[in-house]
Amino acid sequence: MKVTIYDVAKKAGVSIATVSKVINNTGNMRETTRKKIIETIEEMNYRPNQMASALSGKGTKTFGLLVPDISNPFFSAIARRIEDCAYEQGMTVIICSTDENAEKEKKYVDVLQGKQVDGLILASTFNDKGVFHELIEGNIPLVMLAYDDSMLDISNVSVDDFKGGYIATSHLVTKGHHNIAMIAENTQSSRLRIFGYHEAHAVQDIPTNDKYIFSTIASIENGKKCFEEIFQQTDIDRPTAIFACNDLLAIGVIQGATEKGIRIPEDLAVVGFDNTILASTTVPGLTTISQPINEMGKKIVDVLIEEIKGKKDVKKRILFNPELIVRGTT
Amino acid sequence: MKVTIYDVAKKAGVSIATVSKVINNTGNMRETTRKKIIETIEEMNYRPNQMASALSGKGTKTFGLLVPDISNPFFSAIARRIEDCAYEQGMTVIICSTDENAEKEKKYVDVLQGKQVDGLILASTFNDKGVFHELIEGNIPLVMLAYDDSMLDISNVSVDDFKGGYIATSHLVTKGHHNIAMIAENTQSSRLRIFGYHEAHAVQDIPTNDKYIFSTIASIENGKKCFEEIFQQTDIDRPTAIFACNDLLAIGVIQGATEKGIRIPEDLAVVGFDNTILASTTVPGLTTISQPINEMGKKIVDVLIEEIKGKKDVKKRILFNPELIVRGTT
DNA sequence: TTGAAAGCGCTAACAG
DNA sequence: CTGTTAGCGCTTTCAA
Repeated sequence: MKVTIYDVAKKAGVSIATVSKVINNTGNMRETTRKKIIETIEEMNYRPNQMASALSGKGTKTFGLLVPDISNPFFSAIARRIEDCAYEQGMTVIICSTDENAEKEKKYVDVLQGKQVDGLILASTFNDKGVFHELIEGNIPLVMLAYDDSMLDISNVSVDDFKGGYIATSHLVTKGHHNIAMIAENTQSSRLRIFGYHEAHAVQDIPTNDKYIFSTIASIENGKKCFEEIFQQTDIDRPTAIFACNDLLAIGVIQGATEKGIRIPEDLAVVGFDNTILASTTVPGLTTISQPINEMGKKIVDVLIEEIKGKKDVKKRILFNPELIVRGTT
Repeated sequence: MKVTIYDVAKKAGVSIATVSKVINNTGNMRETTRKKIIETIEEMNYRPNQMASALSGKGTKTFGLLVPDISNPFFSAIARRIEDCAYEQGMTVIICSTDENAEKEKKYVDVLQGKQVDGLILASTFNDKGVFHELIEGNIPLVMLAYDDSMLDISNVSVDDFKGGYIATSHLVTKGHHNIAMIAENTQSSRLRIFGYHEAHAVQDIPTNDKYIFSTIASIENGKKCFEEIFQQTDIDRPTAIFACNDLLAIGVIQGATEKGIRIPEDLAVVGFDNTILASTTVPGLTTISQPINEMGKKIVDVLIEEIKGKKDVKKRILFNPELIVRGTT
């Protein structure tokens, strides 16, 4: 049988209250009893049951982290950072991959609430806003990653997507490209990056055409497919550059182009987004926009912990600076 | 305030016992009361507190997954698969990155036990065997990934590392390489892969020299460093091929070699292990050994669930077949 | 078919 | 300084 606080108390010849006090480092007591209890705990290899302590008011010391896909290098990198920061605070992370699928999003949020997580980090899209409102009403501490929607009163940490889209596109424009295709996702970040794309054209008086903007879901496979689609278009001039809204898609483009004998960057320039590990291992290296993953991950858990501590009213919206990393594809 | 089973019971005009029965789909009752209760649950948006149900005997419906590093593509890929399979069983996964660090391993295992996880999946090395014994004594259902130690009476799912090392090395030998360096890790899998490396030499009557075997920790950076070290050795002939025990290290080697103007595969052949997403995005593509990640992930949770259900005695040891994926680096 | 009540292991007043 | 006790929200036997 599992050893409980009663077993420890009995063996140490004290009451459970006293044991509880040493576990939680609260209250005062004779140094000898404290020592005695600590010894007994070690001896019996006692480990407090967190369920019980959670039930009686303490938190669960666990976060929920919803991401589209933990096997996407960007999300696994930031998850790692979040996990580390949480670990330092004695917290643990339940990771949930949603595939941006509304049903899974809802299900996971429900399950996580049932598990009484102390806070939620949402990096999935939630096109169904209903879930947010439920969460807000439920008063669950939460912070969004990469989803800066000013309509929602939720703390948010993200990279400045508008600026990211802008500098990626400007870089291409500066290199002389006027027919730039963009591969986006159906997410808020992508929408902002698209605005940046337009803005970069606008400041140079270059017209844009929505036919150059494509949409898909993040994966190398889809990037490749999308590339093929782009090069089959007959109603637009063939683009000389492609701005993909993440590295996975950019790499799909590179693979598709390579298969067709299109040279990169000579015949086609490519820019990605995220600066994942993949961007540095392709040849040529992928020009991309980097997000300060470590800073962002840290900030996310800091903000979440503030929320948990009850500074409920000061919803924060924090923007990090994206940075252009020039490599071989441009 | 959170709505509890009492609130539901009161509003539905029944006792909590009855509500509990409909939640858990146990016992019988008049169809009308069941319907009434279900309605009330929906109306009040009631979500059972899992802590309470865990406390009173039901499991926590959560697994712990210890990996060296979730941002390593191999582990994030298998974690994704494990998460999906767990999801299908209504379970959730707490992911912990240990960096193969004994202290973190111990700490995480303790925390996870405190959280009363229903089972543990261990993909970290645990050079300190003490933790295992504690776990075994604690009678925690557990299965190891990629750590087939016949000394330990623990269920295990892994790829046949010996065979993997063997076919990787044989491939190189067949290509005419006689001076093959190996970069390993200080893990059980690596040790088995080293045996395979020796065996592949032995069957061809090619002598081996332990000076060709290097050891480090998985990362691109370390792969590069290790490569540089290898090429500074003066007491051995310079190797014409390197077998790295995972893709990260292999890519480090490629990067190091490229920087030094060493051509791949002409001057140096490279083989990796894992067939991660990285192996297909480098140029030239990385020849590597693939592990059937999807099958393995599925098997792991199947076995774990069996353990949980109490088939405690039939510890399983399951080996999957590795496969050589030939790409451009050999 | 339904409900009362005794836990599950711990925390936090409150009392001594 | 230490112990008693009433919950926390749910499950489960046992009666009714």
